[in-house]
Amino acid sequence: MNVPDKPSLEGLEARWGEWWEASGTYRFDRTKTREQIFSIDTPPPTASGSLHLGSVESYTHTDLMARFQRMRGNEVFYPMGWDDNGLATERRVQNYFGVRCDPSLPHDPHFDVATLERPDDDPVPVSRANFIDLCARLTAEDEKAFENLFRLLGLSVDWSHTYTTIGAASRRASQRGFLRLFHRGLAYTADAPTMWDVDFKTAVAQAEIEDREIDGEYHRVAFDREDGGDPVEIETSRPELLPACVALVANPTDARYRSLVGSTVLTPLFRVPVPVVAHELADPEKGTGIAMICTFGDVTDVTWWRALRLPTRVVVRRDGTLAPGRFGEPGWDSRDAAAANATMAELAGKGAKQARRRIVELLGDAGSLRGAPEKIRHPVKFYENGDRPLEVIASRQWFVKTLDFRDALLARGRELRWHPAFMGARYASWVEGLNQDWAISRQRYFGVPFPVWYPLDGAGEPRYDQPIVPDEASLPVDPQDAAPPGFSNEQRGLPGGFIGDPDVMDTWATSSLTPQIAAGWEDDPDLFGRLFPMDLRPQAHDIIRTWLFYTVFRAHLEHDSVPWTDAAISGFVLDPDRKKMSKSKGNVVVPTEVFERHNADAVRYWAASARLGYDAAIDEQQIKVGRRLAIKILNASKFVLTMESPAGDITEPVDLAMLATLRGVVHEATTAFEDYEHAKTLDVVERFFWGFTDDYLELVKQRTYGARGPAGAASAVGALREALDVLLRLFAPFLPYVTKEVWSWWREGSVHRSHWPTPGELAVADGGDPETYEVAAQALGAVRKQKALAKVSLKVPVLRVTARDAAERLAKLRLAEADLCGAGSIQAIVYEDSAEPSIEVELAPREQT
RNA sequence: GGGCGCUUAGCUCAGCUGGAAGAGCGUCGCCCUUACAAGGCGAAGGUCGGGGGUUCGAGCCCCUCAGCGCCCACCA
Repeated sequence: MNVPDKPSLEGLEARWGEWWEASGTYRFDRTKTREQIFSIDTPPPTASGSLHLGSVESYTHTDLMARFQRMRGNEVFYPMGWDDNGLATERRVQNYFGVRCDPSLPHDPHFDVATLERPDDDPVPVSRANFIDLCARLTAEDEKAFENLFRLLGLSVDWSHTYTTIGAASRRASQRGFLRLFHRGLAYTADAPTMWDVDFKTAVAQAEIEDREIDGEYHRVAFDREDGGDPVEIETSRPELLPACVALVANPTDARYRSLVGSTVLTPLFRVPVPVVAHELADPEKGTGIAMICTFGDVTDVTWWRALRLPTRVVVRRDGTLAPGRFGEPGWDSRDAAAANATMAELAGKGAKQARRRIVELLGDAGSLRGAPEKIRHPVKFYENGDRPLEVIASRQWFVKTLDFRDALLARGRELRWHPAFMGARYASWVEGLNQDWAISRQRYFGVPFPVWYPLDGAGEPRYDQPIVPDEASLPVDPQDAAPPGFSNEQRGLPGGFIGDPDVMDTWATSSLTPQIAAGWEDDPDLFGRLFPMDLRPQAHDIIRTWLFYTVFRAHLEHDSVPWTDAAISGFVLDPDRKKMSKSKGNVVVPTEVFERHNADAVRYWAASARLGYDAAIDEQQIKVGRRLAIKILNASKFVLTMESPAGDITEPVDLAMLATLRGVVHEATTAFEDYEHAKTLDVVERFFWGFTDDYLELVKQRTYGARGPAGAASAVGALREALDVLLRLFAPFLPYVTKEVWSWWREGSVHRSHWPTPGELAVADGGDPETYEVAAQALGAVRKQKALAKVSLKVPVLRVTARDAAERLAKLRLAEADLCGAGSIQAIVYEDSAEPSIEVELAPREQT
């Protein structure tokens, strides 16, 4: 026994953090079988910048389950990954170092970012290889900082099991996964209209798109009819796409336009003859009921373009600016090509906004505008990280067949156990709303390259229909460095030779394989067999449609199974005013600052008191409550463990009653934890604990000092230690530092490797009756209350307590009489049978104090 | 437009299969009590969003309305 005189929370993190690392408390034992293992698909945090307080919350939630499972005797596989692959990192590197990637530059082996000169403050172009080096360098620094924070938080991660999403194992798994989809015909390349971000200059997938309400204007534009009838008026918010107009469309049931269908009209300014067509997607209620179809203004245009087999006239370039006119060329008919091209010259090079402003002026001058523009607010699609609306641009991309699997993926979603259950609905609504195959290629640099080359024909043109892929054994491969099978690098770029696919994969193409990557898919089949499918995917709700969905999708395709059986979905952390935290609002609470002000157990307490699936506000008061609880555990433990412990059994009814009550708490706490209701577990344990210190400790204190002889003391101290032993283990997942500290005073090994309490181990409480504990605590509370109301010290004697209650409850109270009198300085207790329970307290007159 | 969640004390939230309204914080008051004053004890405070209904009995079940938040949607 080694109890300090003045227990304190100071320094616990450092001491036990080091001890856990040195002793390997959380090291995973890979000799265990699948049945003995609880495996967690830890979210790899984005290694760019600083961690969010929401991460602190949700990673704590995961750690609670990890610790609970470990204490239940499961071998917990709890790895850590770093998501350093992707656009977030690229952006951060660009800003941090003031560079931009220019893939046309050769690799500079002597490149040193420290000596970088930045005239005019413009980003300095660097080669792809140098850029990737910078990405790796910056993410390594971030990952170190993240690890330190997570260690401080007390995550019971096995830090020897880490991966990065740009590491060799991740690249190998991503490329292997791609190749297998490719060989099955599930991954295909196509030159097709795709959502495109004009700033990042890359394709984006449906899952990365979000709607934003922005200001716009409806312009009413008149098209002349070729037959000379009244002009046809349409409304558009994007008049700059007029040169890309390929048809007008009305609903086939719309009587106003039925006679026009099949006729030809001329686009204003450009005088391009376009047909009037009919399609049921045209909404008679919108605008004038007839719309222009452009290639491409939005995804509806794509639908119409496909369904109606319309021609293609693209005017928006990949950087978002308009192209010069090509009227007069094949496919670019115009009744006045020279004028059309002159108009285009006014617009060429301008972005959408500027081109819009100019074309409205031109339309006005030409008399084609009807009325004043109508100001509107309307939802427009944006890339989730982007600043300008997405364009729809045709380009060659890799896709994974997704739409064919909608029903199967809905079934997989039902197969999962969702915590909370209603989160399953979000998944389902996403899957039901899928409308495009997954675009997995990105025109970026810091990512996993496609393991693909294309042969060049005699004219040096790539044959995209004949992609060359490597053997799985050669992965990972970078087609920009390596030559494909049957070629040598001298043939790169030459007619008859080859080129490498320049694109990288969507970051989710890698992240969707985190269970496989962490479990050693194909690289370590033995380990994989012990871990996959995993047990738990913890994550936040904002990435259900991306990370969760894609992971389910990949496991379905590759393993014909779910990737895990349970999904635990955390909510968000809001600022103290319940507003979403965001950098632009300046209300972000930085985790490192929180840890400067509060100890780790206290922060965990706050996180643990939030349920899964519901947003929680950052509440420093609640953190302080956690700190108080931790201090209380120290002090109460000190009291329990410094009592002399004479030989003897636990025999006193009050002691047995307390333990019987605790047994019920163990049952309730365990059931809640099994149901992923960690907040409820904490609540019932904490509630019992405060009663334990306020009531039970006070009740038996005199007895522990020997007031009623050695047998009475032995019973009390025995019960106190039994309860403390159980309570420390119940608190261990929540407050790992303080429980470890107390455990070290009197127990061998780690509380975190001890077993989770069971009702069965409290068999000693079999003779106990929880109600005895309850009535005794109530009576003591009544005495305390009267003394507080009388504004006197708790030491003031009580002449008489009159307890009125049902006979059987009074009988139970009698069992605690001696302890009660000692704790309350009560001289006599009178019992009266009554149907109306009450406790009357007669204090001694003041002069007696 | 469709879906989900929420609405209980000033604040943050519990209230399990319907059985006499709860906790913490904040406020106020009291107490140096040999585990704990960077403590402890106690008090005040609620027409459980509105309106119907089922029931002996509704915070909980059903219908309906409203507000807030989120997800999804082909948004010309």
